[in-house]
Amino acid sequence: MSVKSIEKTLSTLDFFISNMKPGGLALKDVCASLGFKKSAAHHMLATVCQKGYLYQDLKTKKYLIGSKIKKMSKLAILDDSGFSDFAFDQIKKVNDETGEAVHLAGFEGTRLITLTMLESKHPVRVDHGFLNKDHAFHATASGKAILAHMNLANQEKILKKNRVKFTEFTITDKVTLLKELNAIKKNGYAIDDEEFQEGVYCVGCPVFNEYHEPVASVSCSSPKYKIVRDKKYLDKIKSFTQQAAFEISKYYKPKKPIKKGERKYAA
Amino acid sequence: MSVKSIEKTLSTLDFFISNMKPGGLALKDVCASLGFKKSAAHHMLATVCQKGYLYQDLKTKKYLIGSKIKKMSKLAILDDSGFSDFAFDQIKKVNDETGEAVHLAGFEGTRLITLTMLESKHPVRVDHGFLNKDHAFHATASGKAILAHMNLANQEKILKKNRVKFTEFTITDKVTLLKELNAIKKNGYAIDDEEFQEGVYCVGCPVFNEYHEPVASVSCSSPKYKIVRDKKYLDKIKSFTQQAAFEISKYYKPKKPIKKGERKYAA
DNA sequence: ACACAAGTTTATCATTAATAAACTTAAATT
DNA sequence: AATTTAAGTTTATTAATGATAAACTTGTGT
Repeated sequence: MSVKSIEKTLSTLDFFISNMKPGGLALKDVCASLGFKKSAAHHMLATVCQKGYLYQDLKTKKYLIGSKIKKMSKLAILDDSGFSDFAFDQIKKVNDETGEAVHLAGFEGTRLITLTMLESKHPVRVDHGFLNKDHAFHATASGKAILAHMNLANQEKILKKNRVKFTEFTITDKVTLLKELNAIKKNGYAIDDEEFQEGVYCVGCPVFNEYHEPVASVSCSSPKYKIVRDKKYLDKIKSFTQQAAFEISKYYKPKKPIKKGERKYAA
Repeated sequence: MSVKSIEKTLSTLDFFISNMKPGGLALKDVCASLGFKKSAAHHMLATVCQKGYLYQDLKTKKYLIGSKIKKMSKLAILDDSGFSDFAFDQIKKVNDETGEAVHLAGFEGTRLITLTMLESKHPVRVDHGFLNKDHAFHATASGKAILAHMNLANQEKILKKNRVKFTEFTITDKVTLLKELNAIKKNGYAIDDEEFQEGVYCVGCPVFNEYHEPVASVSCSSPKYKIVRDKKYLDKIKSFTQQAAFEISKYYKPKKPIKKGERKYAA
């Protein structure tokens, strides 16, 4: 069960974050965009302002991003972006070599999230800005690559959540999915054959941490017709993606500190 | 009127931002600290997770800061920290010369906020980490310094909000406050004589933008006994604070772009 | 000076969020 | 391994709360 007033509030914050305009946003803009009644929206915004997440300009009455949100942005806790930074060069390489869109995905709980992405360089391209993969663990190469290598308990938890049908090819049947995941684990890579977006074909490879747990994945998306036309193209994408995921996994290689008495140089 | 479920939710986010621990926070921690019933808190957190502001670790069940909040930190919209950066050197100077705690305050709507602060260097010091001045426009030197120079409409809007009594010296009567503000406007500086915290005496001076509107203030806090003991000490604090506020105001001096046909150098 | 638009406040009502209690799950103790 | 305890989750119920509409205020543009 979810709490509707909270949903609305957080959707509103989302809206402010991605639609902010120089002078701020007016009550009517919020209502118009999110379909709220103005009195309700007013009550809500008043509360959000009271907590300092937004504030209202005294003169224009428009709403602006408040100090609470600004402060959040300065907190170091939030950042484990070291990983994304480390991974960037590898992602870049796949993008350079294939010219196709490349994604680095991670996850938080049952949610698949995009950490970094590079867009396609081809004129005919898979174009999907910042893909929101929130509920697409089961329907993407990146999601399946991670999922396949998870322990069964976690797999279960994720698959229990709604398996939305995005296209006619999306696998929603649990048994079929589990078989697919087994195959992926064996192969070392996952395929998304128009399961998330029509006409889009992806290859995804898992990134492991030091304990060999899957923590992320690299995926490369291409228009499907290219894959069909030229069998070797898939092999190329596959090998670059695989290589990148392998390299990125090294981020978690234990960086041995030199212990007392330990030999600093090879004997 | 405020919406209670929203208040609770945002208080919870506040709590996560300032009390985050390495492995995340457990449901019971949140309930214990904020006084929530566990079923209610669970529903709330589920919703917040669903929106990606937090997430729950699959194994430990603990809640962690989610990607939505992390993404905020990467958005340029949030930052007009240029001002604080510019002001820092001046604040520093006051801190160096007096050794006392110095604050740079701004405001958002009817809310007074701390932008930057430097702590006292003295052994006996006014120590108040990151002061939350949210409702203290009327009771602080920084607040009154700004308030005094605002137009009457805005003054009115701020004074309409609750004028909390922090100490026995807090001025809560509106008429008295307005007189005080007039005096401040004349003098060019504001005094807080134990009106916010007992034993603490502050001097605050307004920072103006290019249109001579008050946008911030510099304040310097000292234990009151020092002020009482040595009259000259107050003068010293006053002059450094005033000077800093004056210098910081230069941030808003119009940086004239050189227009076509305009003389580049003085004739 | 007027009309219109945007924002605010209020009182009422239906919905919703809080509750308590039952139920899972997992870890700690014997 | 069995039992106990603690933490988290789910459910059905009810009282409280958030949504509503309508009246009101404020301010802007004509």
